Amino acid sequence: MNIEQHIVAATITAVKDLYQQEIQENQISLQDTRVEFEGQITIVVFPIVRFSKKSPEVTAKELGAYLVEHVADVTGFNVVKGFLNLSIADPYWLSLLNNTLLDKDFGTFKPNGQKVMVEYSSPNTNKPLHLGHVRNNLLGYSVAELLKANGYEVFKVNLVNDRGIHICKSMLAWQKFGNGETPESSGLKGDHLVGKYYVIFDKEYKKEIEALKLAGQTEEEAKKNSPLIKQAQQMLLEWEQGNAEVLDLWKKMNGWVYAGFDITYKNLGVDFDKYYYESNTYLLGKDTVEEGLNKGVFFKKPDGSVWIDLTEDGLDQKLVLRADGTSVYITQDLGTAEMKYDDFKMDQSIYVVGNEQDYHFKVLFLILEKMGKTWAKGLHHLSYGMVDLPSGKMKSREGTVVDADDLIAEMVETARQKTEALGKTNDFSDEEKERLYYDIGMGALKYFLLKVEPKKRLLFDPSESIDFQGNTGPFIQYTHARIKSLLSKAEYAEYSKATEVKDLSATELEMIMLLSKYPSELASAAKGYTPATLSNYLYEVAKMFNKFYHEVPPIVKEEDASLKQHRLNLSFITANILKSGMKLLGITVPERM
RNA sequence: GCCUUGGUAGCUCAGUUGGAUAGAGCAACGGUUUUCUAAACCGUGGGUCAGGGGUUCGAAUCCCUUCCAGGGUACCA
Repeated sequence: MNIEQHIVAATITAVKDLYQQEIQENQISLQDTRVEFEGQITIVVFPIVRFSKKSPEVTAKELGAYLVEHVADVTGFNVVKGFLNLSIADPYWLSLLNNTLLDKDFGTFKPNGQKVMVEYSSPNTNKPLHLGHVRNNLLGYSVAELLKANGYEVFKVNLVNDRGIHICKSMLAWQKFGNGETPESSGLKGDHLVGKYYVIFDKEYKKEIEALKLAGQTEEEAKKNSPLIKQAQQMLLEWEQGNAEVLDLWKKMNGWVYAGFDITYKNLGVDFDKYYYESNTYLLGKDTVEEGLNKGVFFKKPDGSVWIDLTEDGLDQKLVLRADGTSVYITQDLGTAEMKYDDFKMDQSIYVVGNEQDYHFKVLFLILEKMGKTWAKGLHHLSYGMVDLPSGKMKSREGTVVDADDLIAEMVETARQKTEALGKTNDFSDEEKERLYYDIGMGALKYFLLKVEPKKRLLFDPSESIDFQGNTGPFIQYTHARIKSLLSKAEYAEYSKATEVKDLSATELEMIMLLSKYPSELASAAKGYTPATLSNYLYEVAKMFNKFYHEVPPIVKEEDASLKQHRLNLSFITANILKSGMKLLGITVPERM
C-alpha cells in the first residue's frame, strides 16, 4: 500500500470513529498540495462535511489530528479553508526513491494477456506522404508502443489503399504524358514521381472541363463527360477484369511508390507487422451483407440496393450495397473487419484515422454490433484532427501540401545548423554527427506533433521553424544528454541505496513525487490512446531536473558520499524515465549532444 | 437545415472524477557562466477561460442557449 491508499483507508475509519458514519472511498478526494502551502498531500474536506455535520475548518482539524495519530508517515498538517494539507516525513519519500523508483521493474508492466491491433498509416498509392500522414503515422506508432509498454500484445497493421479511380488517374496521366519516365531516369523518388502524374491528371482534367463548359455544358455534365475521366473509369474497369497491360502498369507504378514509402517510413521510424492491400480486400463484405439481410439487420429496397436503418440510433439510413451489387466503402470495411478478427482474434482493434471519418466509423461499429459480432465492442476509432496550414487545408491535387520527405530533410538541416552554431559537436565523428542531427531534428518534429491532444486540429506554419527550445523534443533530449554526461563524469557505476541521507530539499521531494507518477502516466496515456499526456509529463520531468541541477552544488564534487550517491540516483532514474518515455513517442534520446 | 468536434495570454498549447489565487513554452523586457553541457536556470509584464443563463459550498470543467471555426450529412474513400 502506498501513502495515498493509507490515507484514504485511515480517513474512512476516521469518519467512522469521529462521526459514526460510513464514507465511500470514491468520496475522498486527494490532490497534490500546491507549492505555496506546507505539506505534500491534500484532502479536500468539503465532501466530508456532510458526514461530520461540522464546518470545513473544524472537520479538517479533527481529521488532521486523527491522521497524524493513526498514520505513521503523516507527521503534521495545516488547514487552509476547506483544504487539509498533510506533511509526509522525508523517510517515506526516501524509501519510495530507494525501493520503488530504483527498482529494475519500475515503469514496466507484466503481459496482461490481451491482444490489440493498431491500424495506422493506410496510405493511398497515388501520391507521396504529407504532414497529415506524418501525424497519423507518429500517432499510430506511439499508441502501439504505449499499449505494448502496458502489457498488451500489439499488432501494427497497414491497410494500403492501392486500387481505385484515383490510382488509375496517376496511371493514365503517366501513360499519356510520361514518355516512359521512371524514378531512375528522372531521379525522382518513386512516390513523388507518381504523385507528379496525379497532379498532371488533375490539371488536364480541369482543362477539359473548362473546354466543355465553353462548349455549353454545365459543370456537372462536363465533369462526367471529360474524355480523361472516362478513360480513367475505363481503366478501372479493365483493372477489375484483369487486363494484363493495365495490371502490369499498376504493379510497376505501385512498386515505385512502395520503394518511396519504405524510405519515408524508415525515416519516420515506424513499422508494421502486417500489410493488408485493398486490391485483395475490396470484394470482401458481400457475404457480410448477405448475413445481415438474413438476420434482418439490413433491408432491400425495390431497386435491389441494400440498406440499414439507423434512425433509431440518431443516425440516418445508410447504403451498404449498391443496386448493381457492387461495394461501397463501408461494404469492404465490414468484410475487412471480420477478416482482421479472424486473422488475429484480438480483444481490441484501433483504427487511426482522421476525424473526417467519424461518422463512417460510428456507423461501421454500430452495424457490427447489431449483427451480433461479440468483438465489435473492442473496436475503437482513434480520431485525430487535421493538420492545417495558415492558408487552410492541405490539398494534394493542388500542390498545397507540406511534403513529408521535404519536412524531414528540413528538420535535420535545422538541427545541424543549430547544433553547429552551439559548437558542441566538434569532437564528434561524421557518422555521430549525422546520427545526432537526425535524432534531434526528428525529436523536434515528433514531439511537436505528439504533444498536442490527438482530437485537436493542429496548425503548422511552414514559415516558422519548429522550436528547439522550451517545451520541445530537443529540450528533453538535451536534459537526458546532460544527465548522462553527469553520470559519466561522476563515474556512477550503478545504483546503490543512499541510506545516510536524512533530509530532502523541496525540489528533491517534488522530483520524487513527480517521478513516482511515471507508471500511472503510462497507464493513463494507453487508456486514453494519447501520447500527448505522456509528452507533457516528460517535459515536466525534464524541467524539474534542470531546476534541481541548477540549484544543487556540483554533484561531481560532492564530498559526502551518501549525498552524492543519492543525487546521482535521482539523476539516474530521471534519465531512465526520459529515455524510456521518449522511446514510446518514437524519439531517440542521444547519449550526448 | 441536421449531426459532430473545437474556441483558454499576441502566437502554440497544458489544465485529472467539478476544488485553493487558471499554468507552460515561444515572442518582449531584465538578470545568471573562475562551479557537473546556457538547447539551461531565475525574474517582470501579459487573461471577460468566445458571450449569456443555470446547477453547486465551489465551474475553464457539468446542463441550457447564442456566436465563431473545422468536419460530416444516403450509393467518394
